[in-house]
Amino acid sequence: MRFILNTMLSKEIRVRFAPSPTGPLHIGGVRTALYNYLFARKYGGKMILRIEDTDQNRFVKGAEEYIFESLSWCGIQFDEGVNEGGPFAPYRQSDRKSIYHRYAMQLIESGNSYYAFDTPDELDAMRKKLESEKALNTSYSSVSRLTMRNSLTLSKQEVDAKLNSGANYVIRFKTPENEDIQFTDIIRGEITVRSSALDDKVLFKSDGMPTYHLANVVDDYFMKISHVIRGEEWLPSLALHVLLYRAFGWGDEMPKFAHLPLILKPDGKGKLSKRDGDRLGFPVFPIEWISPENSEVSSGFRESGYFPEAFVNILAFLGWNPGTEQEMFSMDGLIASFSLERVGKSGARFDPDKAKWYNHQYLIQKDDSDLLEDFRSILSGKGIQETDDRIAKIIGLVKERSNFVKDFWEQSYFFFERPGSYDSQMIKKIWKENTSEIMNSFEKRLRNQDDFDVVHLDAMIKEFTEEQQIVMGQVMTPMRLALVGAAMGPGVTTIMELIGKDEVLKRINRMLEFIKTN
RNA sequence: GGCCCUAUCGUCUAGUGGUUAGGACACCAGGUUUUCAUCCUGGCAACCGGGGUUCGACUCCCCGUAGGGUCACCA
Repeated sequence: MRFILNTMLSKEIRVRFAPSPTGPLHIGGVRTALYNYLFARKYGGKMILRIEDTDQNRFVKGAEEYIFESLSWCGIQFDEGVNEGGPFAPYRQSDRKSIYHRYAMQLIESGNSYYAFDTPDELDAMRKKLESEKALNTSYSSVSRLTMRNSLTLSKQEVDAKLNSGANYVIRFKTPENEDIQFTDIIRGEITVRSSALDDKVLFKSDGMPTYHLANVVDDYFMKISHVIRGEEWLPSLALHVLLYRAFGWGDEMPKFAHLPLILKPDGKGKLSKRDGDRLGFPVFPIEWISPENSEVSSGFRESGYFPEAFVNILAFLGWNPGTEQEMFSMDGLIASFSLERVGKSGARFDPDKAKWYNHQYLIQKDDSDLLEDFRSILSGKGIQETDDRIAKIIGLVKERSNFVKDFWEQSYFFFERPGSYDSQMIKKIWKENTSEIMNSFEKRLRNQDDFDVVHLDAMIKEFTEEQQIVMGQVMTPMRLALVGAAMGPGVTTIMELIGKDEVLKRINRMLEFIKTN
């Protein structure tokens, strides 16, 4: 027991989220960040944000800021990172440029990598040739490298001459020829890959920057990352990464790996993309993104009206579940319950309906006063000014029939303005030949009604229907039509109380006029 | 195509050799609500196929099939 405790304590949990600032962060990326965060918090570890911007060509202005803002909106916080600083700064790979060359060189010296001088055309020709020969491995590999221009085939003099003349070169990993590479993934278990299936990946590019593979391994090692939790798309390169750790002599300190399943599109095949969101009408990004290149807008969950806590809850359940029947989880609840062992192996389709349901749950459990500001700004946009008290009251009446704050208006417009039209289906159904007569006498009766609140109105209407020998519906339904214009909304007397006697009388007469002239 | 991963209701999933295969979303029906929504009750609906292993497989193994990922001087 003591031993177990010690080994657990001996290595601090340190995880990182390492996005590339090439555009908006897809919800799959946000979920990866979330799982890392939950894992770190659960075990009292550190959460690190590292920016992987080793591809200068793909740099997109504003993408970094977008990432910060998105994660911050979700409530995902970092202990170390580009903004937070930390003992292993800098945390932006472009600022760590000088480190990588050194380790690429170390690999050359140890015989684990080599210089290659092939031009893109030559690489292309090689691939075509191998394909035409129906070769098993058509890539730059342990067999094809011997036919190419590199420090394995060229003499030392030739190589030095090229290097000194400033010729373009890359550094490639010298993949072992025939070796079974075995490793463990926390989510998937034991995996074995034959090294002959691998290619000699470029580790260091001719522009002086490392590729992902090199930078990632070097940084994770020096930043003392204990667990690499990332998307499944990285699984195929895990064998290479394992080989790299070993080549550096860091095999014993290699982090543990967990590859998360992908988020799939709601219908059809494949992983979720921006196009699916546009096509099916739901966001695929946490917050709105406007492309600096073509001004194209990608809608965000935030702008669509999702609460961050709902969004986080939705994301957490896409691939993970607590094993109980509880579905509503706050961030703290998630931290307490989360474990990588309960992350599923298969891809999860995003379900927009369930996402709405989640938001609805959060909406109805919020206090009316917490929703007030959001709704007031919608009302202000329509030129409507109201007291806090009245807005809160109306919110209380309509939130159960809404999924988002933005739904409030269409559920409550009749509190602020007269109905713009009357549901013709409903008129046909409920407006009998004596209805206008009933409404006329009800209108007269209403004029003498001084206590205009639900309790008194209910009593009055009951009395009225008894007098007239009619049923409730014969006055309530036409009243609803007059007040709302449709078969929806809170109780009729509740609406009456809130809009007041004068307005109620006006709406009744307007309705009667409409019936007469149509 | 090579390599790797995956496979329970339409969707998200529980399930770790013996269960009437459970829950949630969606859908349908009934009830409550004078309406709509909420809510309550009920219903529909699943172990990809074939072989093994076993007294017994959704569960373990193998082979198919299907889906996904990946094969860049991108991450």
